[in-house]
Amino acid sequence: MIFTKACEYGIKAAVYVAEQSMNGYRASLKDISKEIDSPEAFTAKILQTLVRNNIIISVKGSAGGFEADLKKIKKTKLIEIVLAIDGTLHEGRCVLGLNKCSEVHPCPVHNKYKHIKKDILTMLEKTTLAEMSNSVIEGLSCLRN
Amino acid sequence: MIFTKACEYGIKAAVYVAEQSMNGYRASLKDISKEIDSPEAFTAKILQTLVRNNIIISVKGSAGGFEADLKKIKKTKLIEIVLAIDGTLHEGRCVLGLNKCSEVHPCPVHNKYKHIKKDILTMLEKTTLAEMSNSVIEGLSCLRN
DNA sequence: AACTATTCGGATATTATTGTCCGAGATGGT
DNA sequence: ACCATCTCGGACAATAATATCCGAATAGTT
Repeated sequence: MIFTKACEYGIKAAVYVAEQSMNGYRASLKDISKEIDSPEAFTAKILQTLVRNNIIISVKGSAGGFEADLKKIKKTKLIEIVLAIDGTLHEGRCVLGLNKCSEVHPCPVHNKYKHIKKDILTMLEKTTLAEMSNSVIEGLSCLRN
Repeated sequence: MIFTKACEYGIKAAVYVAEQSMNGYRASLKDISKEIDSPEAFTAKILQTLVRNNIIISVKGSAGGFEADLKKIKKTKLIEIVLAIDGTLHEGRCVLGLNKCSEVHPCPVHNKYKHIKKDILTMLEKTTLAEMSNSVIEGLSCLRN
């Protein structure tokens, strides 16, 4: 599992909020958890985290909900969402958990895994929220079954 | 985290046992957990699992410990160790947790992740226990800091 | 036969993750 | 002013992962 469950929900929620914002709508917690098929209360917690980390915006009160700034959406990278939710990138860690795994002191899997790790990092750093939302808007991908 | 903690310990333990067997020694639980820097009791559980799954052999009683068949070592793949310990391959799962994520019904990360997933699977299927143990024996890699 | 070193297996404990509940505060509408 | 509908935030609960403990069984040694 590259993402924790919280992260999975967080990414899907962010994509949905961005998608709605692109279409001029604001998304409520109820909508979001329905659309991404996630537990409502738990999703609320994750959304709060995304708000605190300035990835999305919350609007309180009646007719409130969550939005995303259109310019921000284009700049927000997947890695920022992961860091906001998990606090840390567990891809930084050695696959076998060695404290000082490195080129000069590698674990038995290091050399086989380093390319994979690099690819994962690249994906996290390059993929934008806009990219993901667009693919959903265009019907090229979906957020639930 | 591609591997669970139990898996990390299991892989390192298997590599150490194989290494010792290649050198004609039997490894005790105490040795193993010292050499791979893991909690003894927890490691014992994991070793039992590896034994039950025929990846290593246990010898009870005084002067007992764990061994690995030399021919078996060459055939044992990383993926077998992971499956023995985790029971399931969580790389099979969709990165965003969709039940039916596929080429025709992809999640927003599917296309970017599928190559990575394939590479991970290839690594797990191709890497042998012998390969890892040899790299440790040759001083090319290590099991602890 | 007794002693010691070891694995085995079940019960239990701890910690992290995931998930729920509910009251408080905010906001728009009537 | 009141009400309905939201988010916020803290406390709590459930589950899963990680870790420990201990008595039993096994086998070599004396």
